Amino acid sequence: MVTVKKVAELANVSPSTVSRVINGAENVNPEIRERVKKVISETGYFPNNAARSLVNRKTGAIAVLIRNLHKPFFYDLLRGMKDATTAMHKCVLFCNLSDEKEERNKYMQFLTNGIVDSMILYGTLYTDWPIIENLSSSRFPFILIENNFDNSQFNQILINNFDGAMNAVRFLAENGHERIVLFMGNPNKKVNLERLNGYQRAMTECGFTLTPDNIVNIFGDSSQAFDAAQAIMRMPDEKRPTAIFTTSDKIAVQAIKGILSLGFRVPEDISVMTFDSQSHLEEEYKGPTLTGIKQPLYDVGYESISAISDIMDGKIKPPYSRTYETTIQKGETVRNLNEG
Amino acid sequence: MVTVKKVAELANVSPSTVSRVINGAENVNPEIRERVKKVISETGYFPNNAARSLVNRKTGAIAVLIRNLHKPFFYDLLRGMKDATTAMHKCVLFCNLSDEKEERNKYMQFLTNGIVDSMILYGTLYTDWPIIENLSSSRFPFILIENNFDNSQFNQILINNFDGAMNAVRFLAENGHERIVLFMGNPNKKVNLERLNGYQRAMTECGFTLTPDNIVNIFGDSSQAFDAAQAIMRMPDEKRPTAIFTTSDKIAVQAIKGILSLGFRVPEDISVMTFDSQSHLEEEYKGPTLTGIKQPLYDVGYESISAISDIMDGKIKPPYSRTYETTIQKGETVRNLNEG
DNA sequence: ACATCTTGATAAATCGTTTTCTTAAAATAA
DNA sequence: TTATTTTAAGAAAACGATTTATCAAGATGT
Repeated sequence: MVTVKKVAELANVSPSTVSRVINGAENVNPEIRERVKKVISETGYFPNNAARSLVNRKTGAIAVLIRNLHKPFFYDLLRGMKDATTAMHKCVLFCNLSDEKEERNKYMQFLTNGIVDSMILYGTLYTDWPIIENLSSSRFPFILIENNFDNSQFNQILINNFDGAMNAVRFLAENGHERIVLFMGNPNKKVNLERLNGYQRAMTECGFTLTPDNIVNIFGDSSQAFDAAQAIMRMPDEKRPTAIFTTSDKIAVQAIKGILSLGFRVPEDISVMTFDSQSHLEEEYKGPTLTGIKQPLYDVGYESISAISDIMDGKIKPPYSRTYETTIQKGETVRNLNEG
Repeated sequence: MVTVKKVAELANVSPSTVSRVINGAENVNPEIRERVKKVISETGYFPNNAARSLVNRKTGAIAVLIRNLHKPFFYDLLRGMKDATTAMHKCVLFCNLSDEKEERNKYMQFLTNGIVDSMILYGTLYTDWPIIENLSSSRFPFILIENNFDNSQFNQILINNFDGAMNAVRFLAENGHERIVLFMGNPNKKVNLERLNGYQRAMTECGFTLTPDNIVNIFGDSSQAFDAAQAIMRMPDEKRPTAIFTTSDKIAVQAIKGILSLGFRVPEDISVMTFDSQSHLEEEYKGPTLTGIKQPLYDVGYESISAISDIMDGKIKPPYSRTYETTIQKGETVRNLNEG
């Protein structure tokens, strides 16, 4: 293996000088600098990261931790991160955050002890608290994206789920809908609670009736939405909601399948609006393109890399927090009741 | 920061003893071992990877390098890798292989110098040769999945594209098709050439006519397949092929869109068979579910992690090579001409 | 009772860098 | 010319682990 020592030897200088050349220090004779550079390129020398990281406690690398990294849901997020990575010339390592506690801890310890010097964590759950606590108390720099905690101390990138949900209801209202039910996913995820709150606020703001019946819990498997949607379609016309708002694509897709299975049509017989709007990623879904609230995941991904870089460079001083707004993505699943 | 030195101090032993306890050496008094362990857990000590990697030139981590990691195509591959990772208790880092040469080299140097000690590379192209050459000559352990080289020296996992393509043609033949054209993708990818060869072999084996017209080049954007399919549908009935075999889903989807755009139907008017069969991942595709050749990507992903681990542990001695067979996935795009 | 062999622990060297401390030489000031 | 400052390079000490060589004490054999 070619080391700094060997390079020094070949160039007839001391290791310190080689190091200075590599790190671009000022005080080195141009002639010697060239000689060293030549030897470096001839030998194909590259400094060992372990040694480097050991002495200056920096690697320059960033770890991105995501639970179920393989899911197509992360397409845009990863794409954004990828583009930022090349733009910022950073080394980014993508890691799958395991559900197994033991595994997860080992992974974190591995990464934080000499591999990377900052982290981005997507969608941390309540159960991830020990990890966050650990990072935080050891002053390891990190950014959370859509986390489950309420702590303004942390660097975080958020999505305005509350306003997003409100806008969904308002959009339905503009299209003449008043009887709108919510298909609500896992309440252990903060994002779902925020969407619930937004829904409730908008409903009262619009002056629509809001009873417990308006909220259908889909807390387990998303296939519950199939049955729940069927139940709704079996209601008498005058009582039946004219629109369903769901907290996720998975739920929306199941709901639509339930509706279609009884011979009803979307949006002719009932409208469906979703949060996420990436239905093309749902396997085997052939129904109408979903209308829904779209999260700017590409931007979020890009910004996360950019922000953590800036934090590391001292250009941003923590705590850093940024909230992204959602947009409405028009598909084919919402009927305008005002027209004919 | 709590180091081995501090732990030693607190436990009233030497650093060497602490090291022995951590690495489970035999010759240490049970009483002292417990004392050290207690201090370790109390202080939350974790050995520094950089230091460790420096001295024993091992990190135990594996890097997975994929071009365009974010693409949903890798869903099953990553899922397999993920499951293997937890099963084998390994640290796996997923990396996006940049198209930019500079970027890519930096990345490789970073990873190979103290971060990971083995690698899995998916779908390396001819242009990646310098990377492979480099790894190979420095004896860095790696496995290639579906690479573009013909070198039995390398550890590799392959998919039997040749037989897969043959089986596709045979399947079409069984369903009464004789006039089968191939929509052939980028010839710079070895997999496509293999599929082409399999197609040709099966065609002659079946005794079907095989003229240059039978092979339609879709070398640029897959949207070329749209026009090509239209051209085929405009042919007179007696000359028109009864089936199209495509080397990828992207091409198949575009071809079907072209067919449908002229008012024809699939598979009533023409059959389509694909290689990959993950059409659900194609954005905005609402056509019939594709019939095609399915690659066992989950298994390949799982095996890759397992194999590189075994290689590192000396359980497998290089060069290691394994070829996976494909299966036929029946969808709705192939019509049986023998029936009615 | 003396020599030999185990055990269990330590001291010190090492891994490949960076950086601080020195020092010799060159440049400037008096 | 001599004294002082600046500059460029080398020597040596970290960084945090592991490991080899070393050594003392206790166990065993004669």
